[in-house]
Amino acid sequence: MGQGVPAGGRIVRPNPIADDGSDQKFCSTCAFGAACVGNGVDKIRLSELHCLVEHVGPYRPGQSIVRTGDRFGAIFAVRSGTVKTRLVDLEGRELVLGFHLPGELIGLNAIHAETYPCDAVALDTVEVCRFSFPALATLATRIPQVQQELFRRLSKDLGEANLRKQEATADERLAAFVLNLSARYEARGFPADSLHLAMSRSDIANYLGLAAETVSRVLRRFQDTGLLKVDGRDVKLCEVAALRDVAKNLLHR
Amino acid sequence: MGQGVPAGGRIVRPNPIADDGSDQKFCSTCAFGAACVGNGVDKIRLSELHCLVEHVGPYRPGQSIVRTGDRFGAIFAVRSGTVKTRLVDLEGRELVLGFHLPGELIGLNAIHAETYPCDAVALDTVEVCRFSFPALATLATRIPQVQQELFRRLSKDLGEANLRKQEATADERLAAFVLNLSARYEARGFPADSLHLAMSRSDIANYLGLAAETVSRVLRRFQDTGLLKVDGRDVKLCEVAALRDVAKNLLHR
DNA sequence: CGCAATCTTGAAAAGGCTCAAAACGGGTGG
DNA sequence: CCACCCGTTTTGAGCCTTTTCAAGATTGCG
Repeated sequence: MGQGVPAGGRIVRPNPIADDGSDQKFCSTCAFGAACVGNGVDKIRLSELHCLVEHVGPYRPGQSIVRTGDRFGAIFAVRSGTVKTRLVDLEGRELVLGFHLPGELIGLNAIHAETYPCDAVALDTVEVCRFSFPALATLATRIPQVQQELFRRLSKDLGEANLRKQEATADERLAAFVLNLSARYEARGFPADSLHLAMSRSDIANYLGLAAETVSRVLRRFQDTGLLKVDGRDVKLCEVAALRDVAKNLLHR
Repeated sequence: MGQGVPAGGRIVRPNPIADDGSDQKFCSTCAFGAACVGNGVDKIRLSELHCLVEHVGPYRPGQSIVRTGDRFGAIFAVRSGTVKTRLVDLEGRELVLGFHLPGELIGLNAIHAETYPCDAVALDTVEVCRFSFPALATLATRIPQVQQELFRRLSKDLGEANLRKQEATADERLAAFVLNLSARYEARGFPADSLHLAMSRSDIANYLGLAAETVSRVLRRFQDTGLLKVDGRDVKLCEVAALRDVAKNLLHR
């Protein structure tokens, strides 16, 4: 556990709320600890991060982790399950911004307005780590690696958000989507060729800027041509090379 | 000018290269100084920023400020002119990521890979401020407001990048584009109802995910219906309320 | 077992793209 | 000063991918 340590005239103290009495649940034992906090921070200092993390959940499918307009106070790392971020406009139409797997962060886009600009909704059973942002920012001034890791995460998300705007056919989008999910699961130690979609067809469609019917049709065609094996929300990648070829315009840039 | 000041065991010294001998060109006299470095940093500490800024340019139309793959070492603030960021894929097709007006930052998306992920090209005569990123990051650990401002900028860009993915008709896109440019110019003290486009129709089209012909046609129609007065690259906003109405699905969310 | 939500499938409509060509505008050189 | 040339912009017409609308099939769950 971290002790109170002087930091630019401030004192960072262990957060009794965060320290929920179950040390073994902390990130050192979390399957996604490394992915979550990055590799730049050495083990000893990592314990200081633990002092400001708070485990929250489980959330049930459909429950909100944050809501649009909520006051920004923390960023969240997904521990388990899948989280959808989305906007709902005045007419009730939804815009799906992204899907977040374990180890990925939510709330970085809220720093600016000091208000969450979108909902974060659990798609299945979800547990998260809550990082108080003021505390994290203070820690970042003391530990350059923490600052750097935050900059890096923001920068990475920014770059990826920018890339998502390129126009492409429905086939390209779906192939890239499946490959992207596969790669993200694989990076977390799950099999790369077999994945379960936590989100509905219409969520996928909305995220990719397509109609739900189109998603259905393309998936069907991918199955007919042997690229995928689709069984409801279970997807098996059969011809990864061929998928990559379909998605090539969206991948190597 | 800033003196060397201890900072977490490091010394930050005035950068002789940055201090190009023309104090009056520094941001305190720069028209966009306030917009550029933000309002969180008080005047005295702002002088420390000056020690690590370097004025670069002018660049002529078509010249690159950074190229894809260049080693990341600095972020840039546009001082004058308009900068286009873009990707060029293997087949030579261009993808326009954004346009940057004076006061806006370039290069934040390069922190992650430590390599610029896109080209930044001058559309007209462009001058920029160069901020060494390592120096800026070090300063950020000493001055929380600088850190906060960087987080905020990244967060803002991230949020805006996410919004740009929503699908919309050509009319909605164009109307929103013109209104967005207008608002950005206005925030910098330029007239809001009369603007000059530094970019070509095909750049606009590419940025908005449309064909150049479509941009031309929609602009024509906007002119015919009295929303705009278009003369080449000079655009006059005649019916702002009506434009807002056309773009409403892309604005208030 | 039956309802409700999700997913699939088919046929028709539409918005924007492609291709092609003409108009325009701004430099350059005679 | 004018003719010419190049790149950009505009305009037209047909086409194509995806959407929409409308049913029907599945699935999960009370």
